[in-house]
Amino acid sequence: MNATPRVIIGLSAVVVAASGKGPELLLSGSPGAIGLPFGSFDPIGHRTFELAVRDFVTSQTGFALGYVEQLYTFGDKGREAPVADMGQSSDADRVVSVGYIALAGSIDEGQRRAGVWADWYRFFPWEDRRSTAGMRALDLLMPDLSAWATTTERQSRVAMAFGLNGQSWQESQVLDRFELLYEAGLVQEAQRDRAKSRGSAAPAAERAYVGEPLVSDHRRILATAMGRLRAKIRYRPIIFDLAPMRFTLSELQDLVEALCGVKLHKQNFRRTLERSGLVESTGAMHAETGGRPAMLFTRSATSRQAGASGLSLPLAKR
Amino acid sequence: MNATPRVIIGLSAVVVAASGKGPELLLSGSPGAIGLPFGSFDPIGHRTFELAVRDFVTSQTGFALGYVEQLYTFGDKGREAPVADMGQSSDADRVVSVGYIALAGSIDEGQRRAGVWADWYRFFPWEDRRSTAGMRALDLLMPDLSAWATTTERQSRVAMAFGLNGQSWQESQVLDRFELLYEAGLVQEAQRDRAKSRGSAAPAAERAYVGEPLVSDHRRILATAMGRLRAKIRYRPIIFDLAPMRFTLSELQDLVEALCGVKLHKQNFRRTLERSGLVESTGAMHAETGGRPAMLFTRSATSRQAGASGLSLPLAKR
DNA sequence: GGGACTAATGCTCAGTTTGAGTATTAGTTG
DNA sequence: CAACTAATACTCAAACTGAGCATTAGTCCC
Repeated sequence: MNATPRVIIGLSAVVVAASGKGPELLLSGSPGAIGLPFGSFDPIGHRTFELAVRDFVTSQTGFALGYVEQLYTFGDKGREAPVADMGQSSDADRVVSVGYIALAGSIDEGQRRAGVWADWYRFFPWEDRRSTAGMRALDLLMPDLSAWATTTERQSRVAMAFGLNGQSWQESQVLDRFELLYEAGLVQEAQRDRAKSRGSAAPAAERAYVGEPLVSDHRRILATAMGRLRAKIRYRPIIFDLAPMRFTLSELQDLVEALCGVKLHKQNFRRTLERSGLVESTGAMHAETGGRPAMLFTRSATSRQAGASGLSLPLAKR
Repeated sequence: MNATPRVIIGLSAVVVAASGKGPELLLSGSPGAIGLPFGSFDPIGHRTFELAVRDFVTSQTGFALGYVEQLYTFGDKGREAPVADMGQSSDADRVVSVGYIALAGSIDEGQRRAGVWADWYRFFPWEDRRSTAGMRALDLLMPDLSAWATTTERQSRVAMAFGLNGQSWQESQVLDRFELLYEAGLVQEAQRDRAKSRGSAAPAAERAYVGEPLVSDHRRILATAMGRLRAKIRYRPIIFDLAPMRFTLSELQDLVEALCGVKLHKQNFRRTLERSGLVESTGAMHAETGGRPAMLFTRSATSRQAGASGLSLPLAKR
């Protein structure tokens, strides 16, 4: 039936843009089978992965990418589900997917409606600790997590990942938290993968607080990307690849908070930002809603240099 | 001649161990064609990349790996040279290699002689800023680099990467420096790759300060690994996967210095290390060579926890 | 035109963390 | 016992952080 199994390289891209509301994610697929933009790598036509990614994202969604960075190569057997619409792959083939992160800058309402964009917290409600909704999602998960944590080893992993008893919440441990929920069988993908290998079908969980699933292992790829972005923001000025050309410091802070899912101390954020030399004020002011008008800033020339560092995140109190 | 081109996934591993002298690298191949341990991924037999890496490194070299982490997936056409001894690949195939970093702990003189280990600074003399030899290598490179830096953009890249005029040396920018030297045509791989695509043969450079070349793009993979390790040491306690079970603080410091290629301030290194809670003293002392005996330490339990942070590197003066 | 309201900005202060040294101490060696 | 070599202890000032309180410049509403 199948001659020699082939290796197929899939490319998937986590494309993030900032809208007024926070980080938005570019998706593709049809309702019920939503996933990341995905394409397969053509060993003849494509000289590099990065070019291939820019290529298929643009042709598939119409958006051009700015900053692009390789994320991770996912090759575990059993974690991926065959992507139906690819067509050319047979069951015997091994699909390895190389994940990329891409930042598409800041988009306005028009652009947002032109593509399929979604707030990324739909897939990870517990990652948003700015809102009570996010904190509540975690509360709702806790009973099931505790039930699963039967050994002290599991308990300490849960405590570590979710910042329980004394441990602090680490916003970049997105993947650890997702993997824990996967192992505990709380996310739908876990049931799906198990059903596949055991041959039994499990009912889909209908609980909103576990987040929406994505096709294949795309939610895992997304978790990896979120974690990487949240970590990277601290040591590289990539936030400016998401922010608009000109912004007030409050807008920038909102963006960082939305990305990292935490609240920051406003005055201290300003202070470190101004000292860092990453931004410089344009003369212009911004009137917007009530309150004192704010100075508009831009990223400085030094923020574009190779070794430029990132932002510090002065967390706001409890 | 060739039907449909296949994609072949190669796995390469940067295996690092600490000997008394500093970080050592596990190599394979024959004189003149030395490279990293390399194997090809079997889509049927191997469930995950990581298992495959552990597998072929152990079978190829006899060493068992401890910590293993995926590094990067290299897929650019034209950068790789066909690896002769693989046999099964034809020219039409596209080889994509997934690089891994592995730490094999601390090895003694006997184990060191049992494998093909080499000081990694053989391949990057300019990365060692502890020794005058390393500083001299950089001095010797400078004229050629300056000659290449004809535009201000190039000049600023060089200044940034090598910490010139006012910029500080960033020990983890290993890849940036190597890529710059590659672009400037100063490392042998650049000549080799150009000769391949242009069909003309260029004479090999005989200058020791440009470092020894490796097969294919392995030196680039190695540079990526060095940079990653040097960066990671700051935010994850991986240094203990390289250090022996028990060590004096001076030994640990020597190891860190060898890894990062810089000198640290001794008293401050002790201070931050003791405060960090990453180590705890065993009661035992270590007599060794002249001078006051030193306390022997081990990594603490907390250093093994998931979120544990890394070391701070208090640089020594000028 | 003045008071209420809302954010943006300014400033202060104490507790920590760093960078750089100087000072002691505990073995070894001749 | 003196000389020598590292390991360990301490000190001090400058820089950085976490938390607030205070001031200011617009808008909105009588």
